[in-house]
Amino acid sequence: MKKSRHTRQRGVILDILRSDVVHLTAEEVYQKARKALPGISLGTVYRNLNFLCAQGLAREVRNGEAGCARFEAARDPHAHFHCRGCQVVRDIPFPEGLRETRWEGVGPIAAVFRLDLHVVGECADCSPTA
Amino acid sequence: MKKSRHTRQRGVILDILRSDVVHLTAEEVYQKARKALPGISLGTVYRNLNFLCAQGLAREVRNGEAGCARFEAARDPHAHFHCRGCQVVRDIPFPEGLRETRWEGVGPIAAVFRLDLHVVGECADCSPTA
DNA sequence: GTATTTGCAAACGTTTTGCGGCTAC
DNA sequence: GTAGCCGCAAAACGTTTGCAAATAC
Repeated sequence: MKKSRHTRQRGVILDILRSDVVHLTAEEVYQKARKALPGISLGTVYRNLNFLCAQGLAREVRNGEAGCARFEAARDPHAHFHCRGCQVVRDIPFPEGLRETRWEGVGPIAAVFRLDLHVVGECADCSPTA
Repeated sequence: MKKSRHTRQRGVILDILRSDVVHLTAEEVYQKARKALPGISLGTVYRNLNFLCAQGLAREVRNGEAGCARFEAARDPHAHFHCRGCQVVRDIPFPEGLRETRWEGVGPIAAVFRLDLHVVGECADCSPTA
Protein backbone atom coordinates (compact mmCIF):
# COMPACT_ATOMS: atom_id res chain seq x y z
CA MET A 1 0.00 0.00 0.00
CA LYS A 2 1.14 3.49 -0.82
CA LYS A 3 2.78 5.59 1.86
CA SER A 4 0.61 8.36 3.24
CA ARG A 5 0.80 11.23 5.71
CA HIS A 6 -1.54 12.52 8.30
CA THR A 7 -2.74 16.06 7.64
CA ARG A 8 -5.18 18.27 9.44
CA GLN A 9 -7.41 18.33 6.37
CA ARG A 10 -7.59 14.57 6.13
CA GLY A 11 -8.33 14.22 9.83
CA VAL A 12 -11.12 16.79 9.74
CA ILE A 13 -12.76 15.15 6.76
CA LEU A 14 -12.68 11.73 8.37
CA ASP A 15 -14.10 13.15 11.59
CA ILE A 16 -16.95 14.74 9.66
CA LEU A 17 -17.82 11.46 8.01
CA ARG A 18 -17.60 9.55 11.26
CA SER A 19 -19.71 11.92 13.30
CA ASP A 20 -22.46 12.34 10.76
CA VAL A 21 -25.61 10.27 10.64
CA VAL A 22 -26.81 11.08 7.13
CA HIS A 23 -24.75 10.60 4.02
CA LEU A 24 -23.02 13.74 2.88
CA THR A 25 -22.21 15.04 -0.56
CA ALA A 26 -18.70 16.28 -1.27
CA GLU A 27 -20.03 19.83 -1.20
CA GLU A 28 -21.61 19.28 2.22
CA VAL A 29 -18.38 17.82 3.56
CA TYR A 30 -16.60 20.87 2.16
CA GLN A 31 -18.97 23.29 3.91
CA LYS A 32 -18.58 21.49 7.22
CA ALA A 33 -14.82 21.25 6.85
CA ARG A 34 -14.56 25.00 6.26
CA LYS A 35 -15.86 25.61 9.77
CA ALA A 36 -12.78 23.90 11.16
CA LEU A 37 -10.36 24.86 8.38
CA PRO A 38 -11.60 27.98 6.56
CA GLY A 39 -8.87 27.74 3.97
CA ILE A 40 -9.56 24.20 2.82
CA SER A 41 -10.31 23.76 -0.87
CA LEU A 42 -12.96 21.68 -2.57
CA GLY A 43 -10.27 19.90 -4.56
CA THR A 44 -8.67 18.74 -1.34
CA VAL A 45 -12.00 17.46 -0.09
CA TYR A 46 -12.42 15.40 -3.25
CA ARG A 47 -8.85 14.14 -3.14
CA ASN A 48 -9.26 13.04 0.46
CA LEU A 49 -12.66 11.48 -0.02
CA ASN A 50 -11.22 9.40 -2.83
CA PHE A 51 -8.19 8.59 -0.76
CA LEU A 52 -10.29 7.48 2.20
CA CYS A 53 -12.42 5.32 -0.07
CA ALA A 54 -9.30 3.72 -1.52
CA GLN A 55 -8.06 2.98 2.00
CA GLY A 56 -11.36 1.42 2.92
CA LEU A 57 -12.09 4.06 5.57
CA ALA A 58 -15.00 5.57 3.66
CA ARG A 59 -17.44 4.53 1.00
CA GLU A 60 -19.16 6.23 -1.86
CA VAL A 61 -22.94 5.82 -1.97
CA ARG A 62 -24.75 6.74 -5.13
CA ASN A 63 -28.44 7.28 -5.17
CA GLY A 64 -29.14 4.91 -8.07
CA GLU A 65 -30.69 7.82 -9.90
CA ALA A 66 -28.65 10.75 -11.12
CA GLY A 67 -26.97 13.43 -9.08
CA CYS A 68 -23.86 13.60 -7.04
CA ALA A 69 -22.10 11.04 -4.90
CA ARG A 70 -22.56 10.81 -1.15
CA PHE A 71 -20.03 9.51 1.31
CA GLU A 72 -20.16 7.60 4.56
CA ALA A 73 -17.54 6.36 6.98
CA ALA A 74 -16.92 2.64 6.61
CA ARG A 75 -18.95 0.57 9.03
CA ASP A 76 -20.31 -2.90 9.19
CA PRO A 77 -21.80 -3.81 5.84
CA HIS A 78 -25.38 -2.67 5.51
CA ALA A 79 -28.00 -1.88 2.92
CA HIS A 80 -29.61 1.47 2.19
CA PHE A 81 -33.25 2.40 2.36
CA HIS A 82 -34.39 5.35 0.22
CA CYS A 83 -37.73 6.96 0.96
CA ARG A 84 -39.48 8.31 -2.12
CA GLY A 85 -41.42 10.71 0.04
CA CYS A 86 -38.88 12.54 2.13
CA GLN A 87 -35.76 11.46 0.18
CA VAL A 88 -34.12 10.25 3.35
CA VAL A 89 -31.42 7.59 3.02
CA ARG A 90 -31.13 5.28 6.03
CA ASP A 91 -28.81 2.45 6.82
CA ILE A 92 -30.59 -0.86 7.28
CA PRO A 93 -29.17 -4.33 7.95
CA PHE A 94 -28.65 -6.76 5.12
CA PRO A 95 -31.39 -9.38 5.06
CA GLU A 96 -30.58 -12.75 6.51
CA GLY A 97 -28.48 -14.92 4.22
CA LEU A 98 -27.66 -12.35 1.55
CA ARG A 99 -24.02 -11.98 2.53
CA GLU A 100 -23.54 -15.72 2.46
CA THR A 101 -24.70 -16.02 -1.12
CA ARG A 102 -22.20 -17.87 -3.27
CA TRP A 103 -22.00 -15.64 -6.34
CA GLU A 104 -19.24 -17.63 -7.91
CA GLY A 105 -21.81 -20.05 -9.24
CA VAL A 106 -23.81 -17.29 -10.90
CA GLY A 107 -22.60 -16.75 -14.43
CA PRO A 108 -18.98 -15.74 -14.99
CA ILE A 109 -18.39 -14.12 -11.60
CA ALA A 110 -14.88 -14.85 -10.33
CA ALA A 111 -14.73 -12.53 -7.31
CA VAL A 112 -17.04 -10.22 -5.38
CA PHE A 113 -15.73 -7.04 -3.77
CA ARG A 114 -18.87 -5.33 -2.72
CA LEU A 115 -22.63 -5.70 -2.42
CA ASP A 116 -24.86 -2.70 -2.92
CA LEU A 117 -28.46 -3.17 -1.93
CA HIS A 118 -30.88 -0.27 -2.23
CA VAL A 119 -34.42 -0.63 -1.02
CA VAL A 120 -36.62 2.06 -2.51
CA GLY A 121 -39.94 2.63 -0.79
CA GLU A 122 -41.76 4.78 1.69
CA CYS A 123 -41.09 5.32 5.34
CA ALA A 124 -43.85 5.23 7.95
CA ASP A 125 -44.11 9.02 8.04
CA CYS A 126 -44.59 9.32 4.29
CA SER A 127 -46.90 6.36 3.75
CA PRO A 128 -50.48 7.29 2.78
CA THR A 129 -51.71 4.39 4.90
CA ALA A 130 -50.24 6.02 7.99
CA MET B 1 -49.67 10.95 -19.47
CA LYS B 2 -48.19 13.41 -21.88
CA LYS B 3 -48.87 12.96 -25.56
CA SER B 4 -45.94 11.67 -27.55
CA ARG B 5 -45.01 10.90 -31.12
CA HIS B 6 -43.24 8.04 -32.73
CA THR B 7 -40.02 9.04 -34.44
CA ARG B 8 -37.39 7.05 -36.24
CA GLN B 9 -34.83 8.08 -33.65
CA ARG B 10 -36.90 6.90 -30.72
CA GLY B 11 -37.63 3.56 -32.41
CA VAL B 12 -33.99 2.93 -33.21
CA ILE B 13 -32.91 3.68 -29.64
CA LEU B 14 -35.52 1.36 -28.16
CA ASP B 15 -34.51 -1.39 -30.59
CA ILE B 16 -30.89 -0.99 -29.53
CA LEU B 17 -31.79 -1.32 -25.86
CA ARG B 18 -34.01 -4.31 -26.48
CA SER B 19 -31.48 -6.24 -28.52
CA ASP B 20 -28.50 -5.59 -26.26
CA VAL B 21 -27.03 -8.19 -23.94
CA VAL B 22 -24.82 -5.99 -21.82
CA HIS B 23 -26.00 -2.61 -20.65
CA LEU B 24 -25.02 0.34 -22.73
CA THR B 25 -23.90 3.84 -21.85
CA ALA B 26 -25.54 6.77 -23.60
CA GLU B 27 -22.40 7.16 -25.68
CA GLU B 28 -22.54 3.51 -26.76
CA VAL B 29 -26.21 3.82 -27.68
CA TYR B 30 -25.27 6.92 -29.68
CA GLN B 31 -22.53 5.08 -31.58
CA LYS B 32 -24.87 2.20 -32.40
CA ALA B 33 -27.70 4.53 -33.38
CA ARG B 34 -25.42 6.35 -35.81
CA LYS B 35 -25.10 3.20 -37.86
CA ALA B 36 -28.83 3.31 -38.57
CA LEU B 37 -29.25 7.10 -38.50
CA PRO B 38 -25.92 8.80 -39.22
CA GLY B 39 -27.34 12.24 -38.50
CA ILE B 40 -28.64 11.52 -35.00
CA SER B 41 -27.27 13.69 -32.24
CA LEU B 42 -26.09 12.77 -28.76
CA GLY B 43 -28.58 15.20 -27.27
CA THR B 44 -31.41 13.32 -28.92
CA VAL B 45 -30.10 10.05 -27.54
CA TYR B 46 -30.12 11.48 -24.03
CA ARG B 47 -33.56 12.99 -24.47
CA ASN B 48 -34.98 9.70 -25.67
CA LEU B 49 -33.28 7.61 -23.02
CA ASN B 50 -34.81 9.86 -20.38
CA PHE B 51 -38.15 9.73 -22.13
CA LEU B 52 -38.13 5.93 -22.31
CA CYS B 53 -37.21 5.71 -18.64
CA ALA B 54 -40.07 8.03 -17.75
CA GLN B 55 -42.45 5.82 -19.77
CA GLY B 56 -41.23 2.73 -17.96
CA LEU B 57 -39.85 1.20 -21.17
CA ALA B 58 -36.23 1.52 -20.07
CA ARG B 59 -34.28 1.81 -16.87
CA GLU B 60 -31.15 3.59 -15.79
CA VAL B 61 -28.57 1.39 -14.09
CA ARG B 62 -25.79 2.95 -12.09
CA ASN B 63 -22.92 1.15 -10.53
CA GLY B 64 -22.61 2.72 -7.08
CA GLU B 65 -19.01 3.57 -7.82
CA ALA B 66 -18.48 6.00 -10.60
CA GLY B 67 -18.77 7.07 -14.13
CA CYS B 68 -21.71 7.28 -16.39
CA ALA B 69 -25.18 5.80 -16.41
CA ARG B 70 -26.06 2.68 -18.32
CA PHE B 71 -29.43 1.81 -19.75
CA GLU B 72 -31.45 -1.35 -20.24
CA ALA B 73 -34.86 -2.15 -21.66
CA ALA B 74 -37.38 -2.92 -18.92
CA ARG B 75 -37.56 -6.63 -18.08
CA ASP B 76 -38.30 -9.02 -15.26
CA PRO B 77 -36.71 -7.97 -11.96
CA HIS B 78 -33.08 -8.98 -11.65
CA ALA B 79 -29.85 -7.97 -9.99
CA HIS B 80 -26.76 -6.56 -11.71
CA PHE B 81 -23.19 -7.71 -11.72
CA HIS B 82 -20.54 -5.06 -12.42
CA CYS B 83 -17.02 -6.10 -13.38
CA ARG B 84 -14.34 -3.73 -12.14
CA GLY B 85 -12.01 -4.97 -14.83
CA CYS B 86 -13.90 -4.61 -18.08
CA GLN B 87 -16.75 -2.45 -16.74
CA VAL B 88 -19.31 -4.85 -18.12
CA VAL B 89 -22.73 -4.92 -16.48
CA ARG B 90 -24.64 -8.19 -16.64
CA ASP B 91 -28.06 -9.26 -15.46
CA ILE B 92 -28.02 -11.94 -12.81
CA PRO B 93 -30.95 -13.49 -10.94
CA PHE B 94 -31.89 -12.25 -7.50
CA PRO B 95 -30.59 -14.63 -4.86
CA GLU B 96 -33.06 -17.04 -3.34
CA GLY B 97 -35.35 -15.47 -0.81
CA LEU B 98 -34.33 -11.84 -1.28
CA ARG B 99 -37.52 -10.78 -2.97
CA GLU B 100 -39.57 -12.39 -0.22
CA THR B 101 -37.83 -10.41 2.52
CA ARG B 102 -40.30 -8.69 4.83
CA TRP B 103 -38.79 -5.19 4.99
CA GLU B 104 -41.70 -3.85 6.98
CA GLY B 105 -40.07 -5.19 10.12
CA VAL B 106 -36.81 -3.37 9.40
CA GLY B 107 -36.91 0.10 10.86
CA PRO B 108 -39.62 2.51 9.75
CA ILE B 109 -40.20 1.02 6.30
CA ALA B 110 -43.88 1.12 5.39
CA ALA B 111 -43.74 0.07 1.74
CA VAL B 112 -41.19 -1.18 -0.77
CA PHE B 113 -41.41 -0.29 -4.45
CA ARG B 114 -38.13 -1.47 -5.83
CA LEU B 115 -35.03 -3.47 -4.95
CA ASP B 116 -31.68 -2.55 -6.49
CA LEU B 117 -28.96 -5.10 -5.93
CA HIS B 118 -25.51 -4.53 -7.42
CA VAL B 119 -22.77 -7.08 -7.08
CA VAL B 120 -19.42 -5.45 -7.80
CA GLY B 121 -16.55 -7.80 -8.55
CA GLU B 122 -14.51 -9.33 -11.31
CA CYS B 123 -15.59 -11.57 -14.11
CA ALA B 124 -13.68 -14.71 -15.04
CA ASP B 125 -11.87 -12.97 -17.90
CA CYS B 126 -10.60 -10.13 -15.71
CA SER B 127 -9.66 -12.12 -12.63
CA PRO B 128 -5.89 -12.27 -11.94
CA THR B 129 -6.35 -15.85 -10.73
CA ALA B 130 -7.53 -16.87 -14.18
C1' DG C 1 -51.83 23.44 -38.91
C1' DT C 2 -49.46 22.78 -34.96
C1' DA C 3 -47.37 20.54 -31.17
C1' DT C 4 -43.59 17.57 -30.61
C1' DT C 5 -39.09 16.31 -31.76
C1' DT C 6 -34.78 17.09 -33.88
C1' DG C 7 -29.67 18.72 -34.56
C1' DC C 8 -26.61 21.84 -32.99
C1' DA C 9 -23.91 24.09 -29.68
C1' DA C 10 -23.44 26.28 -25.58
C1' DA C 11 -24.16 25.72 -20.66
C1' DC C 12 -24.33 23.06 -16.60
C1' DG C 13 -22.86 20.75 -12.12
C1' DT C 14 -19.70 17.46 -10.47
C1' DT C 15 -15.23 15.73 -10.27
C1' DT C 16 -10.32 15.56 -11.64
C1' DT C 17 -5.90 17.49 -12.59
C1' DG C 18 -1.56 20.41 -13.35
C1' DC C 19 1.15 23.36 -10.93
C1' DG C 20 4.10 25.83 -7.67
C1' DG C 21 4.47 26.26 -2.87
C1' DC C 22 3.93 24.10 1.77
C1' DT C 23 4.27 20.46 5.45
C1' DA C 24 4.84 16.21 7.89
C1' DC C 25 8.16 13.21 8.83
C1' DG D 1 15.78 17.15 2.77
C1' DT D 2 12.11 15.28 0.43
C1' DA D 3 7.96 12.66 -0.68
C1' DG D 4 3.50 13.65 -0.21
C1' DC D 5 0.04 17.11 0.33
C1' DC D 6 -2.14 21.61 -0.17
C1' DG D 7 -4.77 25.65 -2.50
C1' DC D 8 -5.92 27.46 -6.71
C1' DA D 9 -7.76 27.58 -11.14
C1' DA D 10 -8.62 25.48 -15.33
C1' DA D 11 -10.02 21.42 -17.66
C1' DA D 12 -12.54 17.19 -18.20
C1' DC D 13 -16.54 14.66 -17.97
C1' DG D 14 -21.35 13.21 -18.48
C1' DT D 15 -25.52 15.36 -19.08
C1' DT D 16 -29.04 19.01 -19.94
C1' DT D 17 -31.03 22.84 -22.34
C1' DG D 18 -32.31 26.87 -25.57
C1' DC D 19 -33.23 27.62 -30.12
C1' DA D 20 -34.81 27.57 -34.94
C1' DA D 21 -35.83 24.16 -38.38
C1' DA D 22 -37.94 19.67 -39.42
C1' DT D 23 -41.39 16.22 -38.67
C1' DA D 24 -45.50 13.37 -37.21
C1' DC D 25 -50.08 13.32 -37.03
